[in-house]
Amino acid sequence: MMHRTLSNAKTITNLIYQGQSRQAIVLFHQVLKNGFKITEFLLSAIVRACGRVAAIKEGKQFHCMAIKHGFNRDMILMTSLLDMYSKCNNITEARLIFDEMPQRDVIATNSMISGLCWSHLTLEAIELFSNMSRRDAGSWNSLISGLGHSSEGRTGLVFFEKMRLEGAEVDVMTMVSVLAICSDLAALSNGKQCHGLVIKYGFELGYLPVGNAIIDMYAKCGCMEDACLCFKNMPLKNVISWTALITGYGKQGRGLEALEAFDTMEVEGVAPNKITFLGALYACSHAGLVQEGWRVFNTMVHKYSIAPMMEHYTCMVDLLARSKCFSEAYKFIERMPVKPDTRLLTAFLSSCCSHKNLELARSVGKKLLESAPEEAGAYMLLSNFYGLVGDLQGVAKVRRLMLDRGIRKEKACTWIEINKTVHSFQSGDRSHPLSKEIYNYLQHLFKKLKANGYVPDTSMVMQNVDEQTKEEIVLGHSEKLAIGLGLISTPPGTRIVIVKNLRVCVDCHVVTGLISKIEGREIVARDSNRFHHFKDGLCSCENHW
DNA sequence: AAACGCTGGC
Repeated sequence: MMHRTLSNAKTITNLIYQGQSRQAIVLFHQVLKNGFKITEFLLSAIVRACGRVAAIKEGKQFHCMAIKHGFNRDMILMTSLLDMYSKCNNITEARLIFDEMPQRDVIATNSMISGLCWSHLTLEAIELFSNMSRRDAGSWNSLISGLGHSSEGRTGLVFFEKMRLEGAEVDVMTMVSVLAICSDLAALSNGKQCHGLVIKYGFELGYLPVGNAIIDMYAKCGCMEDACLCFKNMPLKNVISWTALITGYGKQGRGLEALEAFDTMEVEGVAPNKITFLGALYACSHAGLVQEGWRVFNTMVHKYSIAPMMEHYTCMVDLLARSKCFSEAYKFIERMPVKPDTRLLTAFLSSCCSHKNLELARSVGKKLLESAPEEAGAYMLLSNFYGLVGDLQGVAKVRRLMLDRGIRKEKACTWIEINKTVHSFQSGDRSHPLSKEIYNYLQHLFKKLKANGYVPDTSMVMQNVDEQTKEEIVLGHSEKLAIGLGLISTPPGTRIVIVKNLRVCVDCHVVTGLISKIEGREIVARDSNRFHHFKDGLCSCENHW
């Protein structure tokens, strides 16, 4: 009996160690029925496994068990439980455990900080962090990376600066977290500084995540050549390194190079996974490579026996519909073994609208409405569609639905870095010191463009106002304001780089192209989907958004 | 013997 107990415990911990959390939980339940003796050690391990796979129901059972066995004064087990709850999105219960712990050490507090950030309670996280009497590298890292995951990367960078000023020990995990924030923000100068620090500390060898984060940072800042160089210099690469490279090429619209990298990866014996395939498929989609996309999809299913996720289906529909293969896309959806979700329908509708396939758009739009999407983007698209076909009642209906369902549009925001200072703009923003000059420039530009046949596309304006006001709204879009600032505050001929949190708008896309020609400037715009390189009036995306 | 913070896709 004693022997069996020991070997069962060993099997369970081995399963957890190998990342087989589900199987470990199942086995744990089985051995419990055989009068298995529970220890706080094993309970802690299994609770951690629950957190990994978000098994809140099982996690709660183990919490009860812990109380029944009188383990509730065990700090380590309680830390596992609070961490499990926060990973299962139950921050209230996590906080309750934390507050009721007889004593809390650094690790318990770090875990709480991390949990608070992931629930977007960043002010509480910062407060807890500030009140700590003793902090370790993990405390800083929990806060910095947590801020990054909570869309507060700028604040994360501020804390990184503070960390260095205070002389706190910076480790590999700090660098990986900060680099990930730089990728997110396309903050090239911060990213380069991090790269320098990594070399200075000697972190670049022996720990793959650092090199991977550097590749991704350069790729997401639009510097593919630097990303490539770092990639080539890595003594060891894994599937994540390759995926970062492939995705980077894809987002630049360099689909063929992405596929070339994919082939080389296979030749070098690295097996692609689901995420690699997503990257390769999006690379095809962004470049309009339909045949290649099919090949990639079939390779995934037949050669690697990977079952497609909804995201893969969405990507295929996106690829087909963007290339006007509507009936092929429709057939593809019908043959899917699962029901299309909101995101897939949104992607489909988006292409129907941009190619003005109104009949199909109507039927897809109807399905989309029935699926009650959570994302504001779907409603914006639907509203645009009804506007496009002149169905004002439809527009009103969509707007009412948004109100009823409590869905708010995410605020558009564009930023630009000039001399290491970041200037951020919202739509209609007048808070910038050079605001007057920016608007003056844009108004002049609009006049000039209109005289040459440009007609502002105001179809995306949701407010019920007259055409003149709509044009003013479109003129004040955050992309245009950021570009305007770039133009008036950098020497002629300088390349302009802007970053937007959402997809770039149709009108801004047209106008940016025209500006690039008139002003003789190269303009790079990174939106939430991909890069747009504008030069001489043309965009690298060739309208494959 | 057990606990926190890190890299690739939406």
